[in-house]
Order: sequence, then structure tokens, then C-alpha cells
Amino acid sequence: MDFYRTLGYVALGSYMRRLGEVSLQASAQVYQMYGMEMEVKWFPVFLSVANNEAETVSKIAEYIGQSHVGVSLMVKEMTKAGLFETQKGATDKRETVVLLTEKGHEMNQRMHELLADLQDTMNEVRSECETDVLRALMEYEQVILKKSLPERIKSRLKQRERNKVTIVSFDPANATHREAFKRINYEWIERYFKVEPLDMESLEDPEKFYIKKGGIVLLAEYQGQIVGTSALKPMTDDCMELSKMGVDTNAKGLGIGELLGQSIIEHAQQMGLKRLYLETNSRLLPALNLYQKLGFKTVKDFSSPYSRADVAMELWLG
Amino acid sequence: MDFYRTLGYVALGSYMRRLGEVSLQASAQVYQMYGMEMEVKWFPVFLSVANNEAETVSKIAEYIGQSHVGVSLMVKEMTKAGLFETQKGATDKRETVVLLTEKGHEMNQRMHELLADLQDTMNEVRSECETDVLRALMEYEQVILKKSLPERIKSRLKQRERNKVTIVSFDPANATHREAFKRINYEWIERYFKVEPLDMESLEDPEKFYIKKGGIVLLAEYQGQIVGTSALKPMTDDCMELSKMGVDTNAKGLGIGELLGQSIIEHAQQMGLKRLYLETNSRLLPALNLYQKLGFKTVKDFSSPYSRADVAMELWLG
DNA sequence: AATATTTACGTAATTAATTACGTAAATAAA
DNA sequence: TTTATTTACGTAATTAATTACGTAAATATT
Repeated sequence: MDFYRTLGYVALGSYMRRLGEVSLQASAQVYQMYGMEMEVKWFPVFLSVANNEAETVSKIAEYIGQSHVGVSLMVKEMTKAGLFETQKGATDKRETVVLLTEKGHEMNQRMHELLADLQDTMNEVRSECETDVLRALMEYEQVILKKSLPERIKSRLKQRERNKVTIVSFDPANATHREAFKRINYEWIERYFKVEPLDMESLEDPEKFYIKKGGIVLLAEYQGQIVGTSALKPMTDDCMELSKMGVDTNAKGLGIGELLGQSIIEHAQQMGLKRLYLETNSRLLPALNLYQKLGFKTVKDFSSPYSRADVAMELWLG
Repeated sequence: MDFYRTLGYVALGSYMRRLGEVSLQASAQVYQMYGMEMEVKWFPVFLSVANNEAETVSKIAEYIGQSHVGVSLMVKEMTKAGLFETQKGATDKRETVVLLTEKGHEMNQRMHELLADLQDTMNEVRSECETDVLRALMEYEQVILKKSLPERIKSRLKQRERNKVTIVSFDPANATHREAFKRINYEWIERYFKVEPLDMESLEDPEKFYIKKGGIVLLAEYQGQIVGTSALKPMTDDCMELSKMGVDTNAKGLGIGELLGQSIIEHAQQMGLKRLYLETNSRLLPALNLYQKLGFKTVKDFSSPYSRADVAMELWLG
């Protein structure tokens, strides 16, 4: 048990289960002391029936939170042991109604004695503990029911993975870079729109289309793969156009677009630009949200060489 | 889960186990989120090896508190999954030394990331709880380790059973009474000593030997059976001799002797006696303790018709 | 040195629970 | 009324852990 204790909260589940198991073994001993021919696992089923809380297999299963199959098997065993007898349901013939036999009633008497003594004993244990275990457990259950552990850890995982993303400059000599820039952008353009002549020109030779003209191309790298692209093309002396913002489908959700956008803005500031401009489409909601988040504002009147462009935005750099 | 909660402390073990199981399922989800091909049950074994806490099958088993068989099987699985490799021990050829493979080391990296995030997450959970579950569980473990539940409940069970014992007057017409009086007393006399003429006389006809002479015979009844005997035989006007104190071997430990003794004393007081006298043997330690507990004091000089008598005691009634 | 006991480990059997799946009855929908 | 869906239950297979037991090596005892 030491192992689990040193691991602390990280192994809380295992620790709880083991401690529970140890307690159940103790219960088995107690039953024997009270001369009850009762298996520990029967306990919940027996009480459900004896206290008239549930009387059919699935009602019992639901009440005690176990599978109906398990209950079905246990009822069978307990019937064999002479504690229960079963009948088919009177109104609903699918049901198996479980009843206490004479022996079952005797067992119930004995069980009540045991429970009373156990109650006292547990109060004794309780008084020796500073903190109330049951209350702590119930509270814990409520807290993880409200928001489960996987849900809670999700944001941390995202942050951790995001930290592994690096932004690199496009290297025209790197075949992987050229291939990724094409692949990622063709992917989203083909998915939502139609590839236009200007697309082909820029994607086939980004060096000529962006870099040689004084612009830049940035890529996002994650786990040795290029998973995001973005480019700036000069428009005037102090303004460039942001485009070809794309993220690999497999890498969505890590906030790679945001990282690329932030990096683009930093580069623009270092280059002494006054303004960034972009065109996009109103159907691309996540993209619109991203641009807004980066600080871009909608531009009313504009004309574009791209037929898909129905929204234009700009960002004035401080 | 509702069922266990309503039962409260009585079903604490089951509740803990179920909650632990739910938490473990959540852990499985978390592993998957972190892209780890890792079964939840491997976790303790993996950590023992990765952290160099234990490296042979039985050391691991001891460290994590599971059976060596289970560890052996898990190590096999994990070896098959490429996380471990095993060698025979160099000095002790019986040992199986477990080592991390390259893949195992990678997994360990990933595991540390996960553990760090989990740590943070659990701290978040903790901050939402008023009571500290882990602390409560550890405290509870300490308390039931100090004195186990079965030990604690024992005294309550004894008291409960003792309350079911009734003291009845010997009924000469009742064959069961006559048989039990003979059986129980012959049993202990034959076990420790030899049956003497006076024994036979009294056991064969208690009515004549005790009751007709003005004495009394009391029996203890438990679960429909006679399990204890005692008798008073007049000596003088205001003094009687207590004898034939016997308890059925199967009913020892319930304090039946004490109940009989107390009842005898009450009867003696009601009859207006001044003194009770008895003879016994120094080898019968439990009996001596009982008489002492009832208030009898040793008498120095005495003579007895029984050859086994080497101790005499008396009790002056107030 | 010979013998007995303990230790380390693995195979096989057992136990306790589950999931997967099939059947029949009840209920809802067309 | 026919058809589809849901519900109640059970059998069979699977999973995860254990106990029981056997073997071989190490250690202790005579």
C-alpha cells in the first residue's frame, strides 16, 4: 500500500480500490463471525430485496449500480443457497421477481443485528479519525461527477502539445517544406472552394510568389512534421497581405493557427510594417474567429482577384 | 452509487472500491488522450521499474502490494508490447530482472508529462473539495490497521449473543434439562478429574439432591439449547454451597458462567442467605477467575468430601 | 556432505466481474 | 394491423485478479 500512498493523488483510484478490497475482505470475516452463510458480493443484492427497495433483476441492478447479468447470476446462487425464490412477473412476463424465503427472512434478522453492530463499530472508527472518510469520498465523487478527470486534464494536454509546436521560415531548398505548403493549402481550398489560377501560381513556387517579392512564408512544425502554413505578400511599402493560413486536419485543435498568426504579426512588426490585410470567406467561421482574436477588423469595401473572397480584414500595427 | 451512499459507513468498502474503479476507468481515458499504449493495470509495475524502485518480479510485487503471479503475467504482456526486456538474475539465477527498452524509455518520458499534468489536475480537484480525500483515506487505513474491523466488532457480537442467554430454573419433569445437567457436568469432570460417588448421586437425580433439600438448580439456555448449569445445596440455615458450575464447550467465551453466577447470587439474596460457599480445584483457572470476579474470597482451612477439591471460597452476601 | 527449509518464479485453476449478444415480451409508430 | 424499437433477462465469452501448487535455486540445519 506504501507505493500508492507515495504516489499520492496521482494513484488515488488504485489506492481507493485496494483499500476497498481490504475492507471487503474484513466484511467477509465479519459475516462468518455472525454465523451467516453469506458471500460479501451478495450483500447489496440481498439488502435491496430484503428492504423492498427493488424486486426484479434489472431494478436491483440499477439500484445497486451493477450489471443486470451480475445480479442475475447472484440471484441464481442465492436461490440455490435457499435465501431467495423467484417467480415470473405477473403483469410483465419478462420480469423475474425475487422474494425472500423463510431462510432469507431469518438471514435478514441476523443481518440487521450485524448492521447495528457494524454501525456502532464504524462510529467508533470514525471517532478515531480526524477527517470523515465517507464525507470526503462523497465530496470527491461530486466534484469528479461535475467535471471528469479526462475533461479536466484536456486543457493541460493541449497546452503541453502546443508548446511543442515551433514556427519555422519556409526554406525553398527543403522538399518537405514545398510539399507541405502545397498539400495543406490545396486540401482546404479544394474542400471548400475551387482552386484558382493565383492559387496554383503561389503554391507551386512560394519562393518566387512571396519571398523574392520581399514577403515571408512561415510554417508550423510539430513532432517532426509540417502541420501549418501562412504567408505574407507585399502590397505597398508598409502593408502586406496575409494568406495561405492552413492547418493540417490531424493537427487541428492545438491552436496552431493562433501561433502562426502571432508569429506573422511579430515578423511584420520587426519589418516595420504599418498594416496587415487579408481576404477570406464568411463560410470559414473558425478562420474568422482566429483573425478577430488576433486583432483584425473587417474592411467594408474591397475588390479581390480571388472569387472566393467575400470578407476582407485589416490590422493596424502599433 | 446512490445505494452505497445511503448505506453510509456500513458499505464503505464497496463504495470505495466502486469509486476507485470509476477513477481507474477515467485514467484509462487519460492514457489514451496522451497517446500512450498503456493499460491501466500496468501503471504500478511500469512506474516501479522506470523509477528504479524494484527490478525483479517479486520485488515489484512486494513494492506495489500485488501477487507475484500477477506481476509475472503483466511483465510478460509488457515485454510483448515492447516496453520491457527481461534477463535472468546474474547472481541469483532464480530472479527475473526487468529492464526498460528504448520504447519503454520513450513511454517513461511521456508518462512523466502525464504525471505532471495529472498532478496539476488533481490539485485542482483537491482545491474544490473541502476535505482532503487522500488524507482521509490514509488516516482510515491507519486506524483499521491498528485494530481491524473484525476485531472491533467482536466485543459487540459477544454482548449481543450474551443477551440471548436466559437463565431458567431446572425442571425435573423436563428430560432435556435432566440430560443436559448430566452431560455438561460429566464432560468437565471426566476431562479434568475422575467421577466420584457424590457426582453420580447428584447428576443422576438433581431434584432429590438439590431441590428437595431446599436448594436450587439453574440452567443457561441459548438458541434453544441448555449450555450451562449451576446448583446450590443447603449447608446451614443461612449458607449454601455452589457447585456443578459447567458450560458447554461450544458456548464458551460468551460469559455464560458469569451470568449463571450472578443469577445464583440474586437467588441467594432473595432467599435471605448470608453466605455462599464453594469448593474447586486450582487447575481450573477460568473458574477461579470467575469466582473472584463474582466476589468470592479464598477460605484457608476446610475439608471436603470431594477428593479434587483443593481450593475453597466463600461470598458474604450484603 | 546430506538434508530440510525458504525463496523466486511460473503454470493452471478459480473467482468475480464485465461485455457481447440473442430471445422474448412490451411498447411505440406507421 | 404490421413493423420497429425498447426493455428484461439470460448464456457465453472475456478480462483481471486471485489462490493453489510445482520446480529449481539458494540458504540453513544437522
